[in-house]
Amino acid sequence: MKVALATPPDTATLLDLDKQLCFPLYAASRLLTRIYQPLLERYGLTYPQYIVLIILWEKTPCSVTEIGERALLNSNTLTPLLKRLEQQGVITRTRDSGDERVVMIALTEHGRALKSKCACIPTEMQKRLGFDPDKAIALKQLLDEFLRHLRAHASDHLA
Amino acid sequence: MKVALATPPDTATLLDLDKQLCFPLYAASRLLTRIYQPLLERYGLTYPQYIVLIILWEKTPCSVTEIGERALLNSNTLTPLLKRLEQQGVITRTRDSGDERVVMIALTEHGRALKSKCACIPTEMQKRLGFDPDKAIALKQLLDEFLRHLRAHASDHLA
DNA sequence: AGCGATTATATCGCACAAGATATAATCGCT
DNA sequence: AGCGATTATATCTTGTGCGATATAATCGCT
Repeated sequence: MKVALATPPDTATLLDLDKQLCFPLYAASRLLTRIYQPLLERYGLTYPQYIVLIILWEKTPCSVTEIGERALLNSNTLTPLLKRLEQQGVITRTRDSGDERVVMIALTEHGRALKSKCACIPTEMQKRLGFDPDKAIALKQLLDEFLRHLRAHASDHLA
Repeated sequence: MKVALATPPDTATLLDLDKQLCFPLYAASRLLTRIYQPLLERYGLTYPQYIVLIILWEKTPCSVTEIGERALLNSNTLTPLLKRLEQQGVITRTRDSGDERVVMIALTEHGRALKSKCACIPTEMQKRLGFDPDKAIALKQLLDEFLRHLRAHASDHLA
């Protein structure tokens, strides 16, 4: 029963914007970051800087490589970002005495203090966003799984 | 029955990286774009340029504003990007004779021809990615809904 | 017709991203 | 011990993103 001949599953159709998986990911990531921005700029932070701080609030000090593995960023992005955080007095950068290649990043007192100031951000974001919490949890679970898959894919393609 | 006192639902806990919704979105978007890159660079395209072309392949010509509404980008990002596409001979930029404020973007012959060359990209990406198609569909549906929500949120906060 | 408000695009400045390459320190093997 | 390979960061370049502002064209209202 060839009833669908009028609109064949043309390969070209797959190129429509609303067929893409990557586009809503790309767009949603940017739009969500825009909502973070007004909350973060109170403390002079950008979103990537906030991510780095979250990593350091969990464990300090960290090497640049450790931060990079967690945030999925390389030194070409991290080095300038960390220098800016150092300028702002949020972190310190020190060469590891055991291995002089390594730069250890540690929170300053100010950096540590920012944690309690930022503590309200997740709740505040949830409130501002007003997205159904059940759906948000489902989305997060799928995204986490997808990210695990992408991480594995990325490490495959280093060799 | 206060049994959970040992690990109270501390606000600080919400600041852990694996509690964030935005981070997997941000990271997955970047990792996925990295997988697109080798496919796109054959045609000298970046991922945002590819998005703009997808929009134009669906409808040409388009005004800069129309493209911006679809791609969720403003002229500060689009103008330079479109100038680069123009340099590469993929599009043309012409002032609208009816309304001199508007710049109309149209595909060139080369730009049109790129569509058939890029037709294999969605399928090729799916193959390279190797992510469970059912989960990909579920993820896309949730992401689309989330993006609709974010769009509505964004337009609310213009006033 | 005239003029303030709106709209479309452009420009500027700063901060990511990420590929390519450089540099210095450490490791591993003989 | 010595030296080529690996590792950790840094640097350079190009291309976004985006807030803020500029500029020119059009609209709306009297």
